[in-house]
Amino acid sequence: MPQLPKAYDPAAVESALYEDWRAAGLFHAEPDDDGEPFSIVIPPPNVTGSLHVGHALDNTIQDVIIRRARMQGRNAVWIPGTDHAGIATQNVVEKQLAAEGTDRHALGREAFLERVWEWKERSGGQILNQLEKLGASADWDREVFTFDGPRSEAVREVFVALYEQGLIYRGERLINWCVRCHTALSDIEVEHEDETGELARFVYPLADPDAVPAEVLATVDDDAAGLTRARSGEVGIEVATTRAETMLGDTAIAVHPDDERYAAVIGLEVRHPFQDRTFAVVADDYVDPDFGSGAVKITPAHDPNDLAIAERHDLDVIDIMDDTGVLTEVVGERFAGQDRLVARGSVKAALAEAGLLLRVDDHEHSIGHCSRCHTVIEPRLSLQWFVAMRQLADKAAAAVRDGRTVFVPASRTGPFLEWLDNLHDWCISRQIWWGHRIPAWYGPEGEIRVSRTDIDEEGWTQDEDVLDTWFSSQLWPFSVFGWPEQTPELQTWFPTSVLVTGYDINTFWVSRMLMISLWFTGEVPFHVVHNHGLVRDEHGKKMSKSFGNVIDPLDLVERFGADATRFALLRSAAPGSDVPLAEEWVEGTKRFANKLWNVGGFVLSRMEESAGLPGTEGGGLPPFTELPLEDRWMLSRLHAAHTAADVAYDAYDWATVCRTLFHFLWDEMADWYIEAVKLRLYGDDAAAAATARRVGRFVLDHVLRLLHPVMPFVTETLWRELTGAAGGQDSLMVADWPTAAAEWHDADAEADFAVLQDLVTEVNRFRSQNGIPPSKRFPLVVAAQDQALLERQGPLVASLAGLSDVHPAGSLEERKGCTTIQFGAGQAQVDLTGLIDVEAELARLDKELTRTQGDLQRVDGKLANEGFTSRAPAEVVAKEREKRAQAETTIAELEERIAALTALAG
RNA sequence: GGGGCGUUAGCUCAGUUGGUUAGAGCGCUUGCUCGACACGCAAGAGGCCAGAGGUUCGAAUCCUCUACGCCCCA
Repeated sequence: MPQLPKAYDPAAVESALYEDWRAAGLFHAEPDDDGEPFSIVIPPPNVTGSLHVGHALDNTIQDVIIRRARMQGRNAVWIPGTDHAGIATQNVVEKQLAAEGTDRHALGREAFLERVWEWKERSGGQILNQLEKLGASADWDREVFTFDGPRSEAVREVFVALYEQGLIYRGERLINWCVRCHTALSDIEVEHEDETGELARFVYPLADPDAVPAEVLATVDDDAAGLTRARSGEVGIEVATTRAETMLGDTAIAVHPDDERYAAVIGLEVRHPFQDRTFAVVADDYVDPDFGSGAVKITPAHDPNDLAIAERHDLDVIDIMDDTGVLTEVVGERFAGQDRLVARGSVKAALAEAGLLLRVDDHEHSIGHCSRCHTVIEPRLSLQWFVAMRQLADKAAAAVRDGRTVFVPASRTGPFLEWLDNLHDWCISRQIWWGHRIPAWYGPEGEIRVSRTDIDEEGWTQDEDVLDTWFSSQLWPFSVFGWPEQTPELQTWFPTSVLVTGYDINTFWVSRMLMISLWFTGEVPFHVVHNHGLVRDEHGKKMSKSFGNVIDPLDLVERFGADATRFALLRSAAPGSDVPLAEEWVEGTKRFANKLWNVGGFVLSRMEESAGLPGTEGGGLPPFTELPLEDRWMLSRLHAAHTAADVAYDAYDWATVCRTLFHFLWDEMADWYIEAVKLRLYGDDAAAAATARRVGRFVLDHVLRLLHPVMPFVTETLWRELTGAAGGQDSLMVADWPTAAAEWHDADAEADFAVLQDLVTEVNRFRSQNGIPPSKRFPLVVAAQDQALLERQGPLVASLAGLSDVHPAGSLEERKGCTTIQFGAGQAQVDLTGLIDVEAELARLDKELTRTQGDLQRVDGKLANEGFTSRAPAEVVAKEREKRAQAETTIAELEERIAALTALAG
């Protein structure tokens, strides 16, 4: 008789089990393995990353999916790998250099890159090792890196091909510039946040007031008029800005063409107060006449809308800052050399000094920040490489619209398409060194050559910039399989089956994979995008270091075990919503693992395999119809749980998978079945006991399989004990996904067992309300609607309810000193003598009477409603009538009993 | 400003196509060393289903508006 330790100790089994799986090659797949191909590629975490709870959720889900697919006999592979994370990784190494008192420029490009590679080999990618602690069954033999050789080949191929097709171009465009990272960023690497800034209003004086018609000048003090007199005494046009320093690059004022206030000043020149130049007032419909003064200063080099206006009106474009955000000499001696944020203050001061500043108000507006370092982004005109997105996006949108790729939950589809339909060209060049260098060379005459092979010719130099990391990770679903080589892996596992990510990177990454994959392979990269929510704290707050509510998944694994951690994450992961998590909830799921452990322990120690049971070939079950009620009930419930779990698994509805299996194991199998089966196990009918053991072991085996994807360690440990599996290849991890036989569904068994459950529950309540200890046994006389059922199952009820005896009776006759317990399908009579205090029992009956009277009233209300009886479906009305009759009987009985008991007490 | 999602027990969430007395986990109260489990067992308290209106015999569920919260985009 195997004896498990009383409590499940995850630490004692997890690492050994994981090593056993790995050593047996169970994580590894080959293209020519048996089974229909099934593949997942990991969303590659940054090499700089360490495992946070979001990764834990994302990878647990992938592991659940891949483990189940494996058990279902698919040729399943899960490709792990990391992302070289250009800016983030370069930041890490640059910080180290700074600490050493040097920088990358002192080191030079080549030495710097060596240094980064060294760092990557030594401390990069630890996150993948951390995934092992969670039980991730990725194919570690196939680990790839976005910056390794084959992946770099793929990047170059794609860049050159897109260039040749005219979809990659170099041009001067307004881009988002991070002055700390010294690089351009794409639109989606900018995070907008609402902040309170300042709106400064000032006046651009007219260059030549004499050119203005006198009647216009005369209206200057009228608030409704377009002109404003500054404190300096000068007359001009009022403008407003949140970035005062940009006025140093202003090259126009724009007003709406229909704005009568300004009609007379269109075409006039204003004077720049700090620079020796003038510029014009132009008319453009873009201007909102109701915002501010209705006149807008135009800084084409530093604002996208202004640039558009500049292009329409052929305005000058003046870039006022350098790569670090410091103003250059073009702004004039007074402000040159100041950081743009410093200059904001000094420009305002200078305007005030010049008597041109009108006022400064607080202003709520949205400000872009670098998603890597949170520095305020500067829009800036700059020469960069771009991908023209329209054609690519249209293909992707078509694939989503016609369902070649579906989103789960489907509610993510709309926003995704909306984004695809409105996206701008993608800036892909980055002014850093760690990344795929742009394969473009510039010749002595300024010619450009984009080439698959390096150009090593006199006078030709390669572009200094590298590509956005997303440019390489967009190739991930096929580059991991060796594309552009037509490898067996690519042919077998591409397109991949499902991509699992948070919805927050649908735009960054999912969209680009879809676009580029369709463009180059003609296939969608994945058939399903499963979007889970973001992990938050127990109050739905984002986890952040500064807020101090971060939960470390490795700490959870250490304290509660990998299974409990996985289960806690998954049970909160309802489709379409974020995932709240608290440490104490993980403690709760650890209790579930322990419950499973003890259910297993019971089966193993009390339900040992019995040889030679008739009718059970191959370890199967005795014929279903010959099984006793509790076995049929258990199998029927197993069938229901299995079906519900399968549906939920297929729907990526992890919360329902968890809820269903939790409920089955704990509330049905442990609380009822195991208790019910004890009667046979400890009784003297050897054949009945043998059947119980066989069924019990069968049910445990089945539920361990269903739970394995979610809780791999505890299920595998128990399964090996149960089946005697040796481990290695002989493992639950690769056992067959179970099937539930349709014949197990048995509504009669469920209805009959429900009667017994109800009776047992009512006896328990009676006990509890009267303070009768569980150890106190007493006999019960039962009159049930189905008397035969009670005759058959009397001993089972006695066993479950801790009764000394159960006597079925046709009807109950009133006996002195007795009381009646009402249950759904009948009544039971208890002799109170020496058992309880009559007062307490009277109180109990009174409570029940009140409750039943309430029921009756509610039903009467319904039935009295003409509309209800005439319009509601007949069966609904009949049900209410029946309920009414039932309640009336019950009330009469209760009143009778109360009277009898009162007489007894009196 | 445009769009989307949400509001159910103290907390976090379920609640299928409208149909008994709205459920679970955690927390709380009470009792319990009954041959798996005190990481447990049994019982219990706790809800005007955000608010208002509408549709319907009947609404947590369908419709409209309001309030509050969150997210994405500009």
